[in-house]
Amino acid sequence: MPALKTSKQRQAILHELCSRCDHPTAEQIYFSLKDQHPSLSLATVYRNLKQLEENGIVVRIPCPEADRFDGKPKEHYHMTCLKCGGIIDLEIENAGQIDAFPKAFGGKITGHTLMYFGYCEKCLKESEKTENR
Amino acid sequence: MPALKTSKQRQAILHELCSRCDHPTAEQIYFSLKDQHPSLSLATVYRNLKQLEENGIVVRIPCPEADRFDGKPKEHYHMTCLKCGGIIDLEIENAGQIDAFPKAFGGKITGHTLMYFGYCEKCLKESEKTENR
DNA sequence: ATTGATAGTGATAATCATTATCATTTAGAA
DNA sequence: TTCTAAATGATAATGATTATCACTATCAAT
Repeated sequence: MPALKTSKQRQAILHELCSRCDHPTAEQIYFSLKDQHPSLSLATVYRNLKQLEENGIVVRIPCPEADRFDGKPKEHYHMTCLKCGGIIDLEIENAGQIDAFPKAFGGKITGHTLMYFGYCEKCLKESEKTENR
Repeated sequence: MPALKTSKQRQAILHELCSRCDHPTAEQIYFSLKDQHPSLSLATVYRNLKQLEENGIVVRIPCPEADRFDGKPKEHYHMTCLKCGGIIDLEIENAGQIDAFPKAFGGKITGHTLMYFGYCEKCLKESEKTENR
């Protein structure tokens, strides 16, 4: 990973993501910033979200329609609707248990997955090698 | 959801998925079946995986590169590498705890998400309405 | 403050997983 | 058997994400 330099755009993107409670897509962030940063490019939003993710600063929530992002990596109780693709925050019974079940939820749960993000051993070693050049 | 009819193709797809331990993509399943089912179409694989998912028979693992599928919905300890996109099965310390941490893992974990799949209240009611027609 | 190396940006073209379409075939209840 | 809805194969379309490239900004070293 190359060293990060600060940029107005990255600061704005991170600030926008952290100041809102939904789980916006790259495009939603882009349009939210368009007024204050008219020259901002959508590609820049995608690039920066990817970098921030790789540095563990934000969490990507892979979704069928378009990936969503979470600027508060501590909250991890989401459910995604297989039909409309919406992301919903859930309150959990027996919080802390893998098989905890969402309470007061009118929908229907058909499955769940605990997914870790990071770097596998091989890729980690490769990037370390690259750093030390 | 319309009533399911049996088909050679769907049976083959489900059998292939359930008989292997990796987490293949739609395309990987397609190529694995191509020999025995030369006329199989990639679109059919996508269609059937989507149906099987909607019926809770298989689990989709949304991934940046291409979604992967799991035919054994009971195993849910995965990690995805942010670089190579690979899915790895993990052994978990304190299994059952949300904050369980993978052991004997040489890579680096930067985040995790517990994701539920299913139908939100709105979509569930809509599909019930449709069923009763 | 100037310079040089490298990271970042904006614009846009390219990629590629997934879905839609449609004519034809098949499953299964009547 | 016959009818209706579902399934298929082929292929075009979609759309999120990435690559490219010329130019600009950052920042450590001088």
